[in-house]
Amino acid sequence: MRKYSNEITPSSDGERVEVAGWVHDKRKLGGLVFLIIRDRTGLIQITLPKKFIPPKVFELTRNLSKESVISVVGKVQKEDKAPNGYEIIPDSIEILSRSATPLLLDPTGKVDANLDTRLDNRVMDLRRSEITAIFKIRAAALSQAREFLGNSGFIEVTTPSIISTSSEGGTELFPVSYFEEEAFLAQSPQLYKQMMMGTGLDRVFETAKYFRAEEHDTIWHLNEVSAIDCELAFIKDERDVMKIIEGLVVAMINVVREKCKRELEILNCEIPEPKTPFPMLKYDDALAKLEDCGMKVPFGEDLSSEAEKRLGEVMREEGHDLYFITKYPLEIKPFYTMPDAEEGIYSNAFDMEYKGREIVSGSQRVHEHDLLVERIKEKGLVPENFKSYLSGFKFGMPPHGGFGLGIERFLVLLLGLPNIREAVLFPRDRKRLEP
RNA sequence: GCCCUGGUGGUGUAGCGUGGCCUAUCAUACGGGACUGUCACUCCCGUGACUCGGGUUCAAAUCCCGACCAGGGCGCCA
Repeated sequence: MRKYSNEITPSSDGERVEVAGWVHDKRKLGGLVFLIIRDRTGLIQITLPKKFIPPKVFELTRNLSKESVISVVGKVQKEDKAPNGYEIIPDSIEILSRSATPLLLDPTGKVDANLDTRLDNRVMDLRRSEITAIFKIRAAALSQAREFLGNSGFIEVTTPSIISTSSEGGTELFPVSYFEEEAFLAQSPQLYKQMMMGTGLDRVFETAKYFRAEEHDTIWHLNEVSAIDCELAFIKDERDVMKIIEGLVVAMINVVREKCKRELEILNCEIPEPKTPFPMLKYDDALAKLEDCGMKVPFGEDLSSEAEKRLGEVMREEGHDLYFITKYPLEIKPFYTMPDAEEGIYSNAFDMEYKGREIVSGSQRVHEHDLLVERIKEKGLVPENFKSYLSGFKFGMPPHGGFGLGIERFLVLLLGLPNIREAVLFPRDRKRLEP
């Protein structure tokens, strides 16, 4: 019986319907009151002419606070003067929940609020269509990612988030107390997904959480991140991994372009069709390009954010928003990264950049046990701490590689969001643990 | 971890440099009233704020110190 606002049209004229939602706005003109009700799909106008509706129903609107939840039963009336070409003349109104006043922020968006205030009152904030639009798009992209990976032979897995001390290194971990032992929140499922390559499942992915205890406090970093993490076996080299990424990213962008038109409109956002194939720019060539525009990055250093952005501008001028940077120096990549077959100072590691920002990082991995042990030692880590991981490599491990794609970062760049916190329902950053 | 910036009603802001004219601006929200076609309705009346602690001074929203909270950048990374 209950209908959503988008299920009613002017041609429903005369129909008796029930609608329910939040009181978005109330406009009183003496003997005529307009209630604007908001539900998941949009807004609907309830019109109350004093003369034509029961006095009790009219009286209800007197102290009906904004954002209260009500249910309305009434007759649809075609009306050119109404916002959607129709309105509802109520027979009855039931107040399901009264909202307190004053509101902590304004869901109609008439009055601005700082991000901090908005996040403190995230439930109220999420009543705004331009905020929920982000999460509808996020859901569409994620669901498409699952479908694409499923169709490409990947099996979804779930690996532990609570891990013991042994870790891939490179970032600070959050300690947790685990009965009588100390444990940590996983920085990524990296080692587990690699272990899965020794099982015969061949291709796995995980919609993973990364927990990173770095004290960064920027519009580009979070301490709890979501990612699409993949690993695939029997590859020739990292190019097989990049092929998957290209397909995945194109599928995700296109599904948003095609199925989220309304949300993109709400966000006032236009997404161009992704151009394939994504260029593969060697690290050395990236350095050369940067030097051409007066930015010298010494070999063996990772690109600074400034250099990365500059490169993004150069690539955009060449018509590319999406591209890979390949063949990073082995030195600056983690121990599990496969060295280049010909020149050992390079590696089979790459990043995928979107508008001058890194959103994917991946590589072909070392699958040979002894080399892996050697690489762990070279990185100053202790092979004994990686016992269970390493044992997977002793008894038959196919060549493999994989990547992690940051979902929030992807959304920031796709939609041009001003802050990565906008892409998470309840962000966790240096200072925020609530709500 | 390092560096920079800021904290004024429920919300968003003006004022702070050059202390006094601040009994603190404006908008919106909130309470009351008028209004039968609003759609940021309009109009009238009303309530509501200088983060906290210390200092300088005849005098502090304004200057200084500290705490707390927040925003941003770097490194690191998704």
